[in-house]
Amino acid sequence: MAFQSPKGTYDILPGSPFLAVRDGLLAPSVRAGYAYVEAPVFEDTELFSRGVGASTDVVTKEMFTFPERGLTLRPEGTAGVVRAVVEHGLQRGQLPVKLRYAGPMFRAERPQAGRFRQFQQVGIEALGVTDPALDAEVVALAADAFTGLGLTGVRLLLTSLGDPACRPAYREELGAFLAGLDLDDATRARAALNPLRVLDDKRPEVQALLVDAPLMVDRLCPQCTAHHEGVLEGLAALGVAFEPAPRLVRGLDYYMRTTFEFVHDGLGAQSAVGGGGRYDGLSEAIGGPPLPGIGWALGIERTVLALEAEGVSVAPEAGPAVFVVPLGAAAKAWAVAFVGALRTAGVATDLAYGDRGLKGAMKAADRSGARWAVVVGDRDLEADVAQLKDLTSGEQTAVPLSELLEQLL
RNA sequence: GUGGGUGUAGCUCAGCUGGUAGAGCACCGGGUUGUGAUCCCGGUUGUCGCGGGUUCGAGCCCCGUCACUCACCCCA
Repeated sequence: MAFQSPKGTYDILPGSPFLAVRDGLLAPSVRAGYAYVEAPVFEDTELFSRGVGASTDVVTKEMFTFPERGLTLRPEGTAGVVRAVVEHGLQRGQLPVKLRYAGPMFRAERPQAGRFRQFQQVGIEALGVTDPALDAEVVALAADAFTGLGLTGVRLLLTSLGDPACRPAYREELGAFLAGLDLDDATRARAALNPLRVLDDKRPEVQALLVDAPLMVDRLCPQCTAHHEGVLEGLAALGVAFEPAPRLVRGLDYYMRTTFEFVHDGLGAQSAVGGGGRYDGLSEAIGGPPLPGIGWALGIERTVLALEAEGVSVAPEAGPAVFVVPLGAAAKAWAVAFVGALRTAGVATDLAYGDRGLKGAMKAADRSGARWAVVVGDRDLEADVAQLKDLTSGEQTAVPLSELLEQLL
């Protein structure tokens, strides 16, 4: 074969659960009033370096950038949505602004199980208010997204990352603590860049050194504490279970206060199926007005992996309800017109194309999943009837052509 | 960017100490001059990833290369 899809990309082919999973993940948010938006797939590079954080891995080594144009394929969805909100002044209307989106994201990473260079996410954002009850709603909608698809093994990790009032002091305290540890050079460099990120190091020997590390949740300012407690109350009211995750750190710099991640243990090394949090400073970081916000993004590919791991099947796309099998030239001409009429009337219909034998055509009818087969030969047309066969029971009756359409509605 | 694994039919794979390719599924046709999902019979599909080397002979051994894959890192 001459070409193949580029590294880290894949084709969605017939039979894929992609559409059902994408729409299923967003269904609870639709019911909660989150309106659909779609921002461009590429934006000014600076939107991401300023929004996501210039020191993050996502920005420093994973972006697909067109330097000569100053544009970058979006590595995540939030920055673009917030940019669109600010650009169009949506925050001047009724608050909160509740939005949902879906689409491809791009990161130039080495592919791996559940990790692609072009991957698909769905997401929601709620902007304009800091009410902790809204945080709880947002988190609950992600939890519902997974359970609504039939998943039972998704765990919610949740914490508070503090805010500009309390995080700088904590960050300094943690930095001082880390400076007293015997760490390798790479980890030390990370500590200098963002000490918080050292906390979720996977290596057991590093975790052992961190048992006595100070935790953000113990250093929250009164406002952050009150907000966090409000979120926990809201989650309790909504019946959403979670695991406190005081060491949870996310790779995007804009998160503050409520921060969470959804993980699944059946995916291989990449266990996160979704994540999000509050990003009250993001709008200002990209030159907008003060505009608090909270949101999440869920990975479609990883959700599919989770469904496979749990053995949960997703309903495939519906096929035709009626399959028409013509025998002979006159019948073929009649069938083409009849299929058109059925479709116009709103009935999903397909036709045996290609002049194959009756046996092959019936096989095609069976595979289409249609409930009804309409078999018409020239001798039926002479009698003004068609054979209507119930493919479930196998029963077949001759129906006058004048009554056929009505019977199939 | 760094490591490990794997490349044989559309898919999943077998192929003995080197002797010039196979199964299942899928697909197509027939068994039934007008009836599917079962059953029976038959058939199509391969530069054995690519290049070089060793050998009388390479799918198998050696070298290189590319691709895929898993993991580190990071994240959805």
